[in-house]
Amino acid sequence: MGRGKIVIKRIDDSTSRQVTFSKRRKGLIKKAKELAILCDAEVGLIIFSNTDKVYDFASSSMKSAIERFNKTKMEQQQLLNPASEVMFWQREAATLRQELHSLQENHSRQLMGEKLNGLSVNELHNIESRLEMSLRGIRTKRNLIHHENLELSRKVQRIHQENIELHKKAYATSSSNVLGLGELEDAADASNAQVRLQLSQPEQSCYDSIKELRS
Amino acid sequence: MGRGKIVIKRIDDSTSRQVTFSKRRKGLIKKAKELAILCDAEVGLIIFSNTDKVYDFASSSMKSAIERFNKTKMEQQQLLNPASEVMFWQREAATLRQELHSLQENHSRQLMGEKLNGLSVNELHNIESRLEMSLRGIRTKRNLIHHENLELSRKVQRIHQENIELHKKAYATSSSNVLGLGELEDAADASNAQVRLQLSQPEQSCYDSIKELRS
DNA sequence: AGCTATTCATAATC
DNA sequence: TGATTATGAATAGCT
Repeated sequence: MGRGKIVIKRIDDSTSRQVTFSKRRKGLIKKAKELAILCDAEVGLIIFSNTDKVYDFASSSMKSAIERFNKTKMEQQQLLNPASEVMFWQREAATLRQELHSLQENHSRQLMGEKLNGLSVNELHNIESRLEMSLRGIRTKRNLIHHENLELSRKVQRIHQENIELHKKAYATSSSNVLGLGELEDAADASNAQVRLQLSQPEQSCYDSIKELRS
Repeated sequence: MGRGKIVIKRIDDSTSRQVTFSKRRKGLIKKAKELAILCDAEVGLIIFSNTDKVYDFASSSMKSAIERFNKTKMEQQQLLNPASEVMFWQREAATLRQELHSLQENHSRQLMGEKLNGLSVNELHNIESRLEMSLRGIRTKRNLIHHENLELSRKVQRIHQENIELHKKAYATSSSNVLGLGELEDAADASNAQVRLQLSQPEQSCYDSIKELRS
């Protein structure tokens, strides 16, 4: 839509690239707005020029859009591959630990410099303490979850075992139809147990790795 | 651009809203791509339909775009109003504390083998993302402080040097009383310089260590 | 920055 | 849904 057709390829001339950027950016943001209004959609748009300037549009707020995006993507990932979740947490824990470590290391060195920028550094210090506390809470929480999961797995395994024995008994004594129904229900529980057990397997190792990181 | 003009207003009919959404979403993403390529820009686009489906486009990666956005916005905020930054962190800390509190509250309830639900894991993830972002922000801030401090130190050192030379000159030419006063004032500055230089010493290493960690 | 000649996106319709 | 087409919008090339 212009005096002539163009091919979509980086514009070499920096001036006309700049001009095109201005025009098209405006157009894009307008269209984003329209989509949000017309279709009742949440839209978030971030644009960086090649000169590092930012432009953005968000129908509600960028914070909201980004958080919703992360949440959704995470759920998708979990559904796609349950095992990858464990790896994700492992990476997460490692990253956080490293960051904490560097923060803690820097603390002592900062004590001197603190006086110079008293307020903001103090503030930072407070915030860091809080962050550490939060992280501790989160890790505790995670451990609890893993424990619970393990507990659950064991319980289910037990039920499964009991079920098998019941099964044997039932067949041995030539079971009635009523017993047969019970057996079916238990079988369904057992299959759930399998799923949970599979999930709990790697979590154990994750938990161990976290424990290691703590020491 | 169509058979008739339209007003930009939520489309009431859900079917045509859906149709329009499909068409315009496609168009918007196409334009976003074109802008990125033509103008060598980094573009991130997130779209949620009113039925909660996500669509997105990112010229590099959404992670990159979001991180760059957060970083830039934070810097802008800092430049705009240094005082508001403290409030930002205070709010952040308050939020984190509150979240920690609710986590801890949930602990006791969850101890009795309440089932592990996906929501709590998501919650954890969100909080951890936030923590990571906060930590990154803190490091950025700290770097800035260190930079400023270094700059200050150099400046003071320079002044100190100038002062010494002035001093020499003054004595060499058998200075008047007026020059002597100036010398005293400069001497006071010089002592300040000493203090600042001492403070800056550990900060240098701190900054270096952060740089190291980043690579 | 403006101004058109064009191309493009899309609303209406099937 | 998917394809078609008339129409309004966006914009490339100039000034």
